[in-house]
Amino acid sequence: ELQNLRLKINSRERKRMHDLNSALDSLREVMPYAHGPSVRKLSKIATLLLARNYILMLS
DNA sequence: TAGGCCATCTGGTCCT
DNA sequence: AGGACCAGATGGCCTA
Repeated sequence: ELQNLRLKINSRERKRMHDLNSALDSLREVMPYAHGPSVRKLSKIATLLLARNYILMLS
């Protein structure tokens, strides 16, 4: 029972992180850098830092 | 092999 | 009470 609760909580947290990651993916899609199947995508931190710089550029 | 990045689990805290 | 959010710990994978 308590085991089941734990599994439920873990599963929710997993979903939350997946949602976060897909938001990050959608951010990558509009970032000004080379996409493509051949190049590896930006890391999370790199995405955020690049996004920040980009916003700064725009202002 | 060390360092960077990541996914997952977990317990704590805050919100509904 | 139950869910959302958060941060720390841990272990796997990959690259210089």
